[in-house]
Amino acid sequence: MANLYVQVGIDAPLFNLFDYHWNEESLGAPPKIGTLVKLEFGKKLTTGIVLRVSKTLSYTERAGKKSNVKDVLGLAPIARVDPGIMRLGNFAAKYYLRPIGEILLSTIPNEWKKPQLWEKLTKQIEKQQLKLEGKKSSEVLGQNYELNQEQQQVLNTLLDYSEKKAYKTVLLRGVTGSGKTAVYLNWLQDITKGGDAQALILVPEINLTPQLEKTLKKYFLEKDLITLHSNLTPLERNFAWWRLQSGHGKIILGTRLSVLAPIPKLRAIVIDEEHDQSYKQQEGLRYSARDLAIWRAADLKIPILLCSATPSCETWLKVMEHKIPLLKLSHRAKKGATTPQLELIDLKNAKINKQLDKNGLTSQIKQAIEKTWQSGKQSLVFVNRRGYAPVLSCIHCSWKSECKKCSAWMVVHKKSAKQEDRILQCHHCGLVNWLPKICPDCGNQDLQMLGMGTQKIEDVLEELFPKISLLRVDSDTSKNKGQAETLFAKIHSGQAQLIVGTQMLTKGHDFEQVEIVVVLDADKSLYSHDFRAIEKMFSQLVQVAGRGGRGGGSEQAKIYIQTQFPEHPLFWAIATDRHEEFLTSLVNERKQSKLPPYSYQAMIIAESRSFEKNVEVLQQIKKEVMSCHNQFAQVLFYDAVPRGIQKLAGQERAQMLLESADRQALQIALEHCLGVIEKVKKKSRAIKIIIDRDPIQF
DNA sequence: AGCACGCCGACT
DNA sequence: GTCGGCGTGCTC
Repeated sequence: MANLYVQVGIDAPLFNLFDYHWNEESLGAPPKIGTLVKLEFGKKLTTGIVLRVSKTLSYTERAGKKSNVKDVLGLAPIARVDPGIMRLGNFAAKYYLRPIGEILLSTIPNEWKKPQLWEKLTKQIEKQQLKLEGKKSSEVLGQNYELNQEQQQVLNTLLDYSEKKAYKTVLLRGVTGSGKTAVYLNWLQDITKGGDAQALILVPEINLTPQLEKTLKKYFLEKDLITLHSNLTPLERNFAWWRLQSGHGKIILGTRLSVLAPIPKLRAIVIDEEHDQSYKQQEGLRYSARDLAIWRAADLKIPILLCSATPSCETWLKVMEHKIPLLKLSHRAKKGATTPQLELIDLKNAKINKQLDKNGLTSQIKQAIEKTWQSGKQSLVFVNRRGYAPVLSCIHCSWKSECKKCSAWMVVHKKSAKQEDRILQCHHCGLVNWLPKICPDCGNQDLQMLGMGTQKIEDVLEELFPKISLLRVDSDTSKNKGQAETLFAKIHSGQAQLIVGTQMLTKGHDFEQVEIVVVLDADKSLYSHDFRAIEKMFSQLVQVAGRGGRGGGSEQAKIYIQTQFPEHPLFWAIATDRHEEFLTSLVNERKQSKLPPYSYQAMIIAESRSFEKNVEVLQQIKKEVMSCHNQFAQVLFYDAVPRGIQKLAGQERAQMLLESADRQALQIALEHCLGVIEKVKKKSRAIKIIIDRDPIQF
């Protein structure tokens, strides 16, 4: 028999494929593209993916070196990667400039990638499957849930789209509490009823998504649901993955990594909170799950629904250009639920009128909290900073609590109620120090804590309102599994009357008893260097505001924002409920300044011990790429500059932005950059170079 | 990425 | 004298 070779991709940042010999007799099957195989790679046993099949070796052995082509050792007990995922992977590899093997293997759970474990896993999984099948499906599927007229209309339109069985991106803009979820669950129920059609729901990294999961179980049988997120135990993850690749499940609910999951009969995709920045992976493979999902839908010719109360500028531009239809839910679904009214508190006036206390709280806010408590309702105070105080500083010299490893301040944290039990913590690298009693520079004892985090606000409010039961919700109080659940349960039951928290509070929870929402630090986004800061703050404010007035109580729900700039259009938009106009104005500003979505960006990031070296390498990339190809006039190469946080965990970081109105021109420029980067990497491994396409972090 | 090989500093 | 740091090279 003639020799047969396969070229496989490996789960490593290596762009070349590797030749292996395919012994059809011992493997018992002919090679197919997408087959997952057991290999020895270097000294390690690992899983590779067959990407090409040929009768000859593709790589030329170097003279004098003996042939070292190894045999494929076996077939994985996992289904072959289907052609749809293959196309998606190829696109992602090209667009994000990463090796295809790394992309295709990145979604497979680590344990499934270890051939040594295959036997053990298969046994485990069979047991799990029996357990699942044995479960009595006692759940009665209430013929979905009642929809109001507006919801029903949107549903009808969606059904029209899905019946056409064609690609279609649709935006559903629903005000908070308008029942978007009910609409799309009804839609998916229709699409998946009977037959074997499947649907994917992508959600941001909401803590565990318990609420949505609970709701899903009212619409679908448990055996038809597959959930994928980072909080699963290895067994849960391995089982969920196995069910997916073997074609189980009607509804797949997952976070961004699910966009690459094998779903052979995928017929519709929903992206909940489409604007959410957590769809963009910030490390490793830096892809946008939203963008890939849209690509996947287009490729599979299926509808994709984007949901948000505050769509991203990227999506909103498509609506403005009539490229995608806009469906609206403008009313809160619950009877009697009110849209919260905005009360802006002008901090400048408050200061003049001496209504501002030493902690920066105005009398108006304190009165509102008191009044809300007396009426038996809850107040929610939103601060976007965890810890006690953002920085410690010496009054006499200029010492500040800077992290040794990062260019960032270490944050004062309380470890317990005791005054002396405090630490300094870096939120970027995690470094922890005891709080110094005296200034490390001048020895003075007058150290001052500047600014307020959630812990400080908690203390202040506790002192002001000793009778009100208070709860703090931030990532420090909900580190462990289940802790967040407990906290949220306390809010739902009314056990907590005053809640202080970070944006964790803004996501996906219906708090029926919340009457007022207070936002203390909205201003810092108004003078941020991040051009998306306003957009982000807008969506956060709409989200927090949406927490109030859901229950349909008698009083008008209110949102209080303390600000130095009450005249800012952002607040005007929220106060007058002109969300769409505001989005349009944001998009138009982007047009004026030629920013995304009117231009495409990519960031090249260099990390090493030496900042100068980073800049040097970036400038070298720029110089080489620009000199060898003068057609890059359409691509703007900015100069290398320090990254937002220049030093992180001891590594110096520099970045260089590439920008173009022409996506294709940027693509070609980046491919040339990648060539130089690979060359540089070979020379020195002390420097790490990353390409971040469509960056959102600067 | 992971792993081996290889050459210089502080330890039993 | 050795253990172990991480610089460099390679993986079909």
